[in-house]
Amino acid sequence: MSSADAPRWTRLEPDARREQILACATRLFGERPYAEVSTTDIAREAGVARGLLNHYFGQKRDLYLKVVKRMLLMPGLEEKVSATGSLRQRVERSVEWYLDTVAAHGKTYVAVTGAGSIADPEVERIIAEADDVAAAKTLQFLGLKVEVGSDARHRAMMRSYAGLVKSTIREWIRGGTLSREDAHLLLSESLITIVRDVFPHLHQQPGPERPAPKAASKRSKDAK
Amino acid sequence: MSSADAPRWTRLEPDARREQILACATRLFGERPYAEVSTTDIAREAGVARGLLNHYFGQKRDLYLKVVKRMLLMPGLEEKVSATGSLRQRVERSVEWYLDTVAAHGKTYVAVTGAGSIADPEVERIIAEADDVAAAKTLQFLGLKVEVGSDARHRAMMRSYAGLVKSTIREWIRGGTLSREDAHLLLSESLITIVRDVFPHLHQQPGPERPAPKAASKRSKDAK
DNA sequence: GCCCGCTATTGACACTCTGCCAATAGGTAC
DNA sequence: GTACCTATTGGCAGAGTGTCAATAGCGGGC
Repeated sequence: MSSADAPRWTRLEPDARREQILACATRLFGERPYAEVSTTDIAREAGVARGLLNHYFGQKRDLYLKVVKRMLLMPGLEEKVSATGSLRQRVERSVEWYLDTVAAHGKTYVAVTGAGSIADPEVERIIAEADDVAAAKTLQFLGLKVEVGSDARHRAMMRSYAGLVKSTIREWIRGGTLSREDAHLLLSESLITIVRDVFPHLHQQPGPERPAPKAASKRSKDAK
Repeated sequence: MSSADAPRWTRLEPDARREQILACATRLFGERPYAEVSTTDIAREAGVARGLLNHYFGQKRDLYLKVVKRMLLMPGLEEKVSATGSLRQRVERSVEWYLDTVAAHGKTYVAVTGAGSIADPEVERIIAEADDVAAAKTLQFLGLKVEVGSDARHRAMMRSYAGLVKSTIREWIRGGTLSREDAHLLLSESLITIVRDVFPHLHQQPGPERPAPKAASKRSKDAK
C-alpha cells in the first residue's frame, strides 16, 4: 500500500491551520446561511476534527465574526485612490473603487453584509464598527472631516448611507436586477446629494447653520 | 384549596391561540436575536406546551416568518396620504408617514428588518417581497409608475433605497445617533435626488433616454 | 538512527434545542 | 350525566454544539 505508514493527519503551524480553517469557513458561509452551516461541515471541509475549530476560534459565532471582520475591514481606499479633483470626481472614484473591491470578493461579501447575517448583538456590533470605519474613511477622503462638533452626526449619516450601498450592491450582485452602471449612478448621485444638501455648511456653501434645503439651493455646475 | 378542580390548562379557539402565541413570539423576537430565543422560551411565555408551537406554525422559522410578515406588510400609505402636490411635498409626506409608522412599532421593527434577522433564504425572500411591495407603492404614490418597460429597474432602485431607509431608521431608533429631523432630511433629500437625477425621464424633464447626469441638470426651483 | 518531550490534534461525552406523534383531557352537545 | 371532538400535552429521537482528557505528529538531543 502506498499509505502504509502515512500519518493519519499532518501537524501544521497554528497560524497556518487557523488560516486554512478561516478560508474554508469563509467559502461555506458565502454559500449557505449561517444556521445551515454546521461546524461539522466546516471541519469536514478543512479535513480536521470539529473540536479543533473550538480550540482555535472558541464559539462558532466567534469564527463567523472573524469571517465578517475580514470581509468588512477591506483595506484600501485612501491608499489606492487619490483625494484630488472636484467633489464629483472624488465621489465617483470612491464609488468605483468600492464596486471593484466588492466585485472581487463576490457572494461572500453579500451574504455577510447583505442579509445582516445572524441577528446577534456581537455580530451587529462588528458590522456597525466596520461601517463606522468606512464612514470615517469616506468622510476623510471626501475632505469633509473638519468640524469635530458635528462629526458624530455626520458619521451616523454615512453609516446610513452604507445601508444604501449594501442594498444596492445586493441588487447588483445577487439578482442582477441592477447593472453595475445603475449601481454607480445611484450611489454617486445619492452621495453627492447627501454631501451637498445635508451637510451644506461643510461644502463651499456658506449659508446659515442648516439652511432648510426645501428651497432648492442654486448649484453652480460642478467642474467636471 | 381554591384550585381543587381547576383545569390544568384552558382550551382556546385555534385562531385565538395562534394570535396569542404570535404576540408572545413578536415580543421575544424583538427583545433578543433569533438564535437566542428558544421555542421553549416562547412556549413558557405563552403558557403552553412547546409542541403546540409546531402544531400551529410548523417550524420555528415559519413562526418567525409570520412575525416578520406582520411587521413588514404594514398597510397604509396610499390610504392615509393623499398623492397631491409637488414632488417635494409628496416625498416629504410619504417619508413622514413612514417614520410615524415605524416609530409606532418600535424596536421589534428594527430587530426584524435592521439586522436582517436570520440569514435564511426564505426569510430573505419575505423581506425582499415586502421591500418590493413598498417600492411599488412608493413609485405609484409618487406618480412615477408610468413606463412598464423599465419598471423592474426602478423597482430595484427603490428596493435599494429601502436599504437606506432601514439603516437610517436604525440610527434613529437604536442609538439615537440621528434625530428624527435628521432622518427626515436625509431620506427626503435622497429620495428626491433619486427621482430627479436617476430617473429624470420620468419626471417633467424631457431629455434623452438617460442623460448622463454628470452635467448637473438645471433644476427649476420646485414649487413649494 | 533512536528516543523523548512538546503540543497540535483527535474522539468521545454531556448538554441543549428542535421536530414529531401518540396519548390525554378540556369543553360542548345531547 | 355521558359521549364525542379536538385542542393540548409530554416524552422520544435526532442533530448540533462546547469541553476536555487522551493521542500521536514531529522536531531536537544524543
